Amino acid sequence: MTHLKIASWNINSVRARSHIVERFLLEEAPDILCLQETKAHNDVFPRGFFEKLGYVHQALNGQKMHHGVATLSRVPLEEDLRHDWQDNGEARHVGVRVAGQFRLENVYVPAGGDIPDRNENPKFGQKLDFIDRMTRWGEDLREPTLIVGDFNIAPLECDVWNHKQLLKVVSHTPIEVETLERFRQSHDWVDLGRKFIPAPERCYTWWSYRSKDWTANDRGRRLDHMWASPELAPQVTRHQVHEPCRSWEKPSDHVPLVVDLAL
DNA sequence: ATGGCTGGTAGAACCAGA
Repeated sequence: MTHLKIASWNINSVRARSHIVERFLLEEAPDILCLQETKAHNDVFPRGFFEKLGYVHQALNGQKMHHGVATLSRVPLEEDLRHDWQDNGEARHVGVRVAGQFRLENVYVPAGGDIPDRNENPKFGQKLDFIDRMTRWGEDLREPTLIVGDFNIAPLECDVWNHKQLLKVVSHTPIEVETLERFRQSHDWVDLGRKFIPAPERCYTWWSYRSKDWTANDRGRRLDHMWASPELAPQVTRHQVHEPCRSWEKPSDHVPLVVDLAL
């Protein structure tokens, strides 16, 4: 029996966050770290920084300025793939196979802009189309898979600090929730967050930078997720949201998620 | 009080995040 610990974190610039990434890797020691919003082209990605910490296997999909994902691992990775589910060249996905046993898909779903209307705001349409393409991919998926990342959607009423107030706010609109639910059904994905922290228990992974004290009103949303194929889900033995990271020095606005997998 | 902040890049009275 092998155990693997896998973490996912929207880091909001990998280069601006090395102090807290190092602290997290030393304290939590995941075998694999999936980062989103690295904001670094592959040419300037801090490969050596992660190699020194033991994460010598690296699958990168970065671009200049925005977006970007990276999967850093102590165990060998095979067959890295990069899907462009938005069909516009943005770097938002990298997928690998781990230990010859399962696929690990690292995804950064587009935020979708401010206005929840695809006619007034093309970015909102691109977000929905991204998830539709991901859904078609999921329908054909035959391997045990863990898909992790920033989905930029808080699906349940208890995934936001105020359901009624956020119904018209991008990330919690009914059309986004329905679109994400169709994706979930395409492969019978198991939402590990809610398997381990059942609704309606409070569970957030993101708090805005604009509040002086993120803990004061606790206006969070659960935007980051780890979903498992139905055959893989029973092998997940633990799931954690590392909320204290939101108070670390110069934090990301998202906190890391961690699962333990018994293989 | 859902933008009050933050990072990247340029050298902005910028863009994007969500």
